[in-house]
Amino acid sequence: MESQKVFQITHTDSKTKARTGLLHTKSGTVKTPFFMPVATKAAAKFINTPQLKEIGANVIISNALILHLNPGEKLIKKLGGIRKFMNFHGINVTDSGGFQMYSESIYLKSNDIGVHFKNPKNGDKIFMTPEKNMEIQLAINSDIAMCLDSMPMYEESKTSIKEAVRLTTLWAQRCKIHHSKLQKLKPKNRQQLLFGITQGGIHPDLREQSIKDLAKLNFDGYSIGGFGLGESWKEEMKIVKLQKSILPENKPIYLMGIGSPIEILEAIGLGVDMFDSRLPTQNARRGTLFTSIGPLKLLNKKYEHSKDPIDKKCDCFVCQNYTRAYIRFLLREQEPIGKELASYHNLFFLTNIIQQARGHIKSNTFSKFKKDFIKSYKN
RNA sequence: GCGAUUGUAGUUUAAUGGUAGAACGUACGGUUGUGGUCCGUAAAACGGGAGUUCAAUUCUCCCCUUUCGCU
Repeated sequence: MESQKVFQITHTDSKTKARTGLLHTKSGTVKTPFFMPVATKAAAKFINTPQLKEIGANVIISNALILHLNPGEKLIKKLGGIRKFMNFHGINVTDSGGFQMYSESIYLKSNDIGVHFKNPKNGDKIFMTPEKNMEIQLAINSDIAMCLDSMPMYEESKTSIKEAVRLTTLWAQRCKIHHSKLQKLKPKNRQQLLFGITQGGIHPDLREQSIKDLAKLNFDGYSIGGFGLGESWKEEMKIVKLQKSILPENKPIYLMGIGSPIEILEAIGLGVDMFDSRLPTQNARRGTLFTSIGPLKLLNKKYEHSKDPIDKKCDCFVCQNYTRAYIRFLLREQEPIGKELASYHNLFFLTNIIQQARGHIKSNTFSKFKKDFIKSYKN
């Protein structure tokens, strides 16, 4: 009953596992599948909130740990929560910051109780527990919170990945209990949603254990974590398929950190509903642009004189108004407006592909759409 | 004209009587729950000539060159 309210499947493709749905949050409803631009520090780099709206990005994800360090959740709460703080009136998701544990500059050590981090700005040592993390995300007042997880590196031994799975599950239980307690008094339609995160690298047995234990906790949705770290996307899809086969159909599934168009379409075909990644914006700033025939390295000399738009088939504001030569010039000159135009295009491209995918799922032509896309998109 | 001074990748520079390093720029590659403008690889230089020396980018001389001063 309760979970039906959070997520409704509106259509399932006749040939694949792809589905369209509606995800209901306290700030509104969004169509799935969708892609979230990352706005770690309450800002999508080089893209402002009206532009996000124009692009069609209805959901963004920021980072609770990073915001905790600066400016602090107290300030965000005082200023009306993340929604008002950054004036983004779509749906706000927060990541716990578990992912940052793999960053050498910030991680110290972890144990059953929590994680020791240091603030690289001033060296302050911080001890983060699942409970504390839930309080931070609630103070930020995002619409969807993520559990604090322990993310192993791709190259770590199976033993240490197994330990990460154990911690992730332990912390997920504590996140769930504390999160429920914190918002007990709020009416159901004002409550923040909470997603669990699975780990286990590319090991099917660890992934299976991880997802089975998490499923018992009845989260609002489930995230597949720990990918985009070096594994091939075929290894990744095998795990996605496995996790999908275990999870209940009526829960939204979020593949964390994945942003390449083909990977996203493959995952949609397996029934994944949500994505986020720094890839579109980071690549844009560094000169790799999405096009319908594959990534375009705009900084290459051959585009110096090109009067073409980034992508001839793209309807975005940038492609309607600017040449490759101009944007290349701006990027080479480190002009911020170049990063802005490039980021705008990449986010539009990805958002648009997924919007098209939704249409094709509804008309049961997703399979052909995906096949055609992959055929012309050369990596 | 005289005196001093300078000359090393495209640019700014380092070191050295025995394999000339770097930064920026250039070319190409990478990039996936972002600490902004990141990371990697490659191509690329001793102003010209003569002499001393086993060996000269390095020492000596001449020419050219840079900059400064004096007539």
